[in-house]
Amino acid sequence: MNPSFLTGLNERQLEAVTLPHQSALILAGAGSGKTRVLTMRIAWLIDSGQASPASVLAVTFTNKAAKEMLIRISAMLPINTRGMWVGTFHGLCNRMLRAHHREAKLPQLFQILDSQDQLALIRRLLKAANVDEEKFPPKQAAWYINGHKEEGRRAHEADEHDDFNRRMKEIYARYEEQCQREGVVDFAELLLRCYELLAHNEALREHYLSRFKHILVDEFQDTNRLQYRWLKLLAGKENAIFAVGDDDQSIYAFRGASAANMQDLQKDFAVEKVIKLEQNYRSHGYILDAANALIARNQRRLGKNLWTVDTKGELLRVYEAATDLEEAGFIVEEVKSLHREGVALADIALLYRSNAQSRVLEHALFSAGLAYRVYGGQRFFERQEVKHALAYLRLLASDDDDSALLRIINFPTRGIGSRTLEQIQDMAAARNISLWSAAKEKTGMLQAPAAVPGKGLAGFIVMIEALRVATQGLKLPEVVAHVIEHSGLKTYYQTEKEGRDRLENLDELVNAAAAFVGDVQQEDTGLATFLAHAALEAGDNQAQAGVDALQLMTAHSAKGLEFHSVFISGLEEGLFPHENSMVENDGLEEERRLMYVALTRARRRLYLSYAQSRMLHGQTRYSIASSFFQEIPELLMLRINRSPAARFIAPSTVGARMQPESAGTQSSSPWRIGQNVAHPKFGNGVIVNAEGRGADARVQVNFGRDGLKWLALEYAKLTAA
DNA sequence: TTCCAACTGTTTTTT
DNA sequence: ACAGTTGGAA
Repeated sequence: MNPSFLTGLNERQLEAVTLPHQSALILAGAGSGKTRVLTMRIAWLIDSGQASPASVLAVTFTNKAAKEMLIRISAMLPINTRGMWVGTFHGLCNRMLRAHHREAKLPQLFQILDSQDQLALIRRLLKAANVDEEKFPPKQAAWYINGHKEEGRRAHEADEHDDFNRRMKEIYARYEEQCQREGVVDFAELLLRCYELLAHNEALREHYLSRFKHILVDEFQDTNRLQYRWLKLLAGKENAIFAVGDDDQSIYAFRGASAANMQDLQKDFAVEKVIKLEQNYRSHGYILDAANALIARNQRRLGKNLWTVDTKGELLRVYEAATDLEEAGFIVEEVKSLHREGVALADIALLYRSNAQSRVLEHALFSAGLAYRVYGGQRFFERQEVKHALAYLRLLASDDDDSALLRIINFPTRGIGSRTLEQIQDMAAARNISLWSAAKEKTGMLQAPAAVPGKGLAGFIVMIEALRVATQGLKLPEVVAHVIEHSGLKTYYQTEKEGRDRLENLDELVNAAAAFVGDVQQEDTGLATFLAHAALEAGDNQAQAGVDALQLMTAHSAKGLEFHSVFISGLEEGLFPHENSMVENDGLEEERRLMYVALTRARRRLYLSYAQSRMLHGQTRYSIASSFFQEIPELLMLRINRSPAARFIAPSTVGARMQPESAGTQSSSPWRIGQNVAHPKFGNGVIVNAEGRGADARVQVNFGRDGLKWLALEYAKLTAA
């Protein structure tokens, strides 16, 4: 009696979807229908009467994935998805903490700090405590704090085996204290606080244990240790975890993701059978062959091989360019020809390892008049003008929010200088009160000097209180509009010459509030909920959707997407795989997984390109081809290089221009910058720098995986390669 | 308060 | 190369 929506599943998929009530691990390869299986599992559980919508909890990493899941479920089942808990880890934890804020020892309207806010708060604490920011950089403190929280460790549980750690621990403790005083939580805190809430409150745990019989997790390989512990707590002994993931696509170890959770899940939940989804519905055969061969080099794998019933398709096209400029030129020409053949621009992706690489590509595309869209960069709710407006709203929602107050107390400027600020900060610190209270007290003591009305500390306080009164009883979008208008933000950006875009964004914020209120999924449309929404869902960062434009993004952001044609550019040793990854544990394996993700984005055509020289950080760098080229069978690749003559001339010209001072070295010896060389011990490399002459002449060679080496020409047994 | 010069740190990113 | 930040002078 399989419902009609199950037709069209392959055997493995069907097995996964209709598994009996038990914990399971679905190893779902790229393009194997992972999201389909996950959503159908939910639909099947409900449709077959095994589960009520309220007993389902589904977790994803991004809001986009959560929305997608809800849409697909609604399409299959005529049910109200409101009772279902589908969301991101952070979103679900937020929901739980709001519902039980008292038990979690949080104010009802607790605010959420994004990473910017968190860093600002840490900076503030370091300054107040007179900590040397050189020795204890705020970024490192943030990393330390978040790392500890993700390990489930509070400040009092932190190590103090050396001076550095003792100091960090102290900062962590102060930070915890300050957050609690202000009633704010950072992203990691959402998870940890929720975890502790469930761990320490048995009645509550029992409540949720008896409710969520079915826990489903998307992208399980991306979970961190704390998220796994949270899941474990929610599952208890009776409930089933249905985890879908792909260890080969684990590319977020650097932010705490632990693919080891896949092994732990099998152990902790006695998972008997791991179901592998290996049939790929996306790519042609050669593309999969290349991806399979590459990823097979990794040692730590659960093991998986993608296959397709589709044709072998086209070989991978490999292009070696002399310079990054030339590489970009090649890509532009190929894109044009693909477009002429009828491939939509939006169905073509240009992938690269790091964001800095997009510039030269953008330049070439712009000159060629090709429409393109760059992913990444600043998101809507992270823009300064939007954050300013949100800070006003935050202060209206809660007096205690020092972070919000500091952001806007003198913006737009109203004559509150650093001295005044220091005074109220000292007063607040000494008496452990909020800056708002301190400010009020100070102006009270000074009898509100008859200065320019609306200026100074008193002016600020009067204004905030006026805003509070005026927005009483208004609807959310009206509140937002009123605050933008009467805080002085609007006037400020109207007079700024670069303020037009910012004004538009402020208008957009009012629209966002209206959309939020109009969203049927949203039960509570109060100010605090909107602020949480803004923090948890930073918003899209790209405008003009729907236009047919080429897609530019990093390999990381391409995960989960697919395109007719994909260009992977900058495939140079040191860039991709990135040199920094070599010092990390299993760094190369993670780079290889990233390359695997990039390869498997392509449905039909795949281009791999690299440049012998490239501008990076303001200097020309010379590199050899990525070692990944040696890991893909040569038979799968079609080399489409331009004429050898051009290849010979280009690098030496560039080298001579960039390094005029070493011209002597160059003319008197057979070596030149950009030259490919071979060394008996280090293998192939490229000369990237030179100094000295005669017997003192030394050259710096980039050996790729072995790094940069200075070699004395007199002794080193270098040969031209 | 505002402006400009000097200085810094540049892998990947979601919440 | 370049963007973002900081410090000092006006």
